[in-house]
Amino acid sequence: MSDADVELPESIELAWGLRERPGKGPRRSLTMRQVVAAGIRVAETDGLAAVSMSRVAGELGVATMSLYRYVPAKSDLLDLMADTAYGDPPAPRGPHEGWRPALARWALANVAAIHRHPWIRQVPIGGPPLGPNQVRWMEQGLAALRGTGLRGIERLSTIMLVSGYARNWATLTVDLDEAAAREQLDPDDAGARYWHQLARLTRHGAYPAIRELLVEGTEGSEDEVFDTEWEFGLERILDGIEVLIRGRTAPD
Amino acid sequence: MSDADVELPESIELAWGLRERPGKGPRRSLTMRQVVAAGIRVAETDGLAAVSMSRVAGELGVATMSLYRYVPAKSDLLDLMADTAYGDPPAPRGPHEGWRPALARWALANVAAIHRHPWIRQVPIGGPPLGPNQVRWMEQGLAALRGTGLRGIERLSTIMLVSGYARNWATLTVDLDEAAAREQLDPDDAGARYWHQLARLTRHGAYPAIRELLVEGTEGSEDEVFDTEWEFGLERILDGIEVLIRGRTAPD
DNA sequence: GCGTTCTATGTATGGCATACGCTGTTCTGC
DNA sequence: GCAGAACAGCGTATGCCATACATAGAACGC
Repeated sequence: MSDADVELPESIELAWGLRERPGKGPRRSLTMRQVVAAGIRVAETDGLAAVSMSRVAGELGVATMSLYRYVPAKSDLLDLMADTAYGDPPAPRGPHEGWRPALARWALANVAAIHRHPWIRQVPIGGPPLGPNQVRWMEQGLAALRGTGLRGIERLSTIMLVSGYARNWATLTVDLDEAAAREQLDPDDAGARYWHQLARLTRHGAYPAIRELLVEGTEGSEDEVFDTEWEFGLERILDGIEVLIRGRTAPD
Repeated sequence: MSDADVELPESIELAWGLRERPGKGPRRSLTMRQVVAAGIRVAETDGLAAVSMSRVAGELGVATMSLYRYVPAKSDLLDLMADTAYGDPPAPRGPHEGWRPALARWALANVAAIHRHPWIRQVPIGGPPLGPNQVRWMEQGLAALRGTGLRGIERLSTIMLVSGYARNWATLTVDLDEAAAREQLDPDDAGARYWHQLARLTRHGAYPAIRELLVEGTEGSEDEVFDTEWEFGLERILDGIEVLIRGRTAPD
């Protein structure tokens, strides 16, 4: 089966620049990149909820329906925005860099991308990665695991595990920060309030494990806790991968 | 600081039944539970996108605006729906059950809940868990880790790591299945098509790690691959936790 | 029996994505 | 140099949506 006749979704062809310009009609007054950039500008300023076709069109000084000459539907615009916002993947694994630091760098870059463009987390995932930047991130993630003895599908599962963790963690922290900001609260105070709320709700009833946790306390500022929690989860995952790799390298 | 005067969000008080009935005016014709149940019915039948206030009201034979006597806003309705749909947490860790099988059961129950009510994954997370079922799930997750030597915050981070993985994985599989169904494709074919699409896009350009993966192939039916991938990620995480616990139990 | 307080609901506001069709521009083929 | 096809931009219309606000009437305390 030849690869040439594999059909690609319209928005993917758009993103990779595989659509030839028609040539016939009047000159286009915009480019797809401009439309995507305008969408990003709106999301950056007022959040993803503010990204409506009419708002983006307004940003470009153009009628709402004109955008549909550049993008098949709003969901495609969002996909293109997300792919663009992820930007370049981190530097590839260096010649003397182990898989573990390389993968840790890749994971942190995932978090940084979402923290840089918090609206990304709200873009609905529309299938496996096919956008140009998504594919380049995938390439760098897989590259970090070359020569580890992991099978292909295991390398794939590994980077999905790591990027999923990064996405979850970034989403969680951004959600909490935004919720605190919405109530004009310090993130630290919001965290403390949560523990008080949980304590009140579990005062009556059988929640021994939660009460044990509350008694023990969760000292430290939110910032410290957040960094520590990120490291904690990442180290657990990397340790787990290392167990497998060691088992592979030194055959039983 | 006393717990008694901690303010709780209105929807949380609603969910825990902490709101006293007013008593004065006309009898209410519905209960909050009925409203939530109607919302779930709609989501179950036609997906979360079909859950509009008017649709839910119609389901109950009531005017749209009547719902706002039972629920402060749509987002609260969605939160309540999700908490209800999660239902009972899995059985608590048995007296002779190790932390690892208990946590694995808990993780799988998370996946099962989302597979049972796929729309749950689309309900925006509105902060840390405070709903009655969410708190009970939290309790069981933490309980699985009692006596492991992990610190309180570590137990918390651990269950967040595991539930995050479960949620990611369940979301991914449901998304892929729904995308395939939308195009009336067999999930296996949709998977195969993805690899062909990726192969075509990476034909030109520097994607050595991806091409290595493609050459090696990803044999096996989607079902097999999915189950294997779930196990793979979970075992990595549990292995990583085990490394830490062993280090704690046997002091250096 | 009366005032208060609550329920249910009708209406209105200000959004939203996008289907469709019209007008006028630009290029191709002759 | 010109006819006609193909296309860009956009006005209009449809059918949604959440929810603010005001009103009418029901149930209760007194």
